[in-house]
Parts: sequence; structure tokens; C-alpha cells
Amino acid sequence: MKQKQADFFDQVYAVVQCIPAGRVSTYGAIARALGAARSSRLVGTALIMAHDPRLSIPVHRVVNRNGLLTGKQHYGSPSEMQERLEAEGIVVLEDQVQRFDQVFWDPGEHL
DNA sequence: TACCTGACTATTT
DNA sequence: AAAATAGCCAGGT
Repeated sequence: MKQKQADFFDQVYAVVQCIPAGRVSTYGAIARALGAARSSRLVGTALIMAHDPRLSIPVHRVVNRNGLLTGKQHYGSPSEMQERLEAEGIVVLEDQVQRFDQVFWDPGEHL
């Protein structure tokens, strides 16, 4: 184990876990909240590694800036992400979060 | 070690 | 207005 200073991923996990149920956030918003506005892709990569159930990270609450469930293919089932979102009261139609403005949660505001 | 790929976003055509 | 291209950063091979 290398002693590394606060992995970018760990920071992403912390923010994602702060997303309240029934709300969603975006890769860019999270990246910006961490001070890495241009690392939006890394946020997505981090979520892939966040699949570990021991971390209990609600990765399904993270979508792209259009409210599109771009990462649904990375779940066990392509529909799992939508199912989980709908279970929290989020309306999803055709892989797209409805009323996105209302459910969007900006980590920067919560800081 | 180097190259390729990718759960993005913003810019330009 | 929609579609294509470029920039970005780090992981995986």
C-alpha cells in the first residue's frame, strides 16, 4: 500500500455519498466541487471502481450534465440504474431524468 | 514505459 | 439548431 494523499477517487466517493436520496448530481458538478473542473471523466472512472458494495456508494445518483443515464450499461443490468432512481422517487423516461432541475443536487452548494 | 480507451464537457463547424 | 471535433486526466493493458 502506498501512502498517497487523498485520492481523487476517494474525494468523489465522499461527495457521491453526500447526495441525498431523491436527488442526483452530475460528473462535472462533482469534479468542480473537488477543484478539478476538467476531470469530469475521472469522476465516471471513479464510479466504475466504486462498484464495491462495501463502499455503499449510490452511484446511480450520478448522471451526465444532460440528466442522461449514460452509465446504466455498467450495472449488472442496463435497467438497474433506472429502477434504483425510480425507487427513490426520481422520474426517469427513456434513460433521461425528468424534472432534472428539481432533482439536481449541486455538491458545491452543499459545501 | 507507452499507447489506447473512456459513466464528460465545451467549443466550433 | 444539430452534429462533429478537441481538450482533459487517469486507469488498464
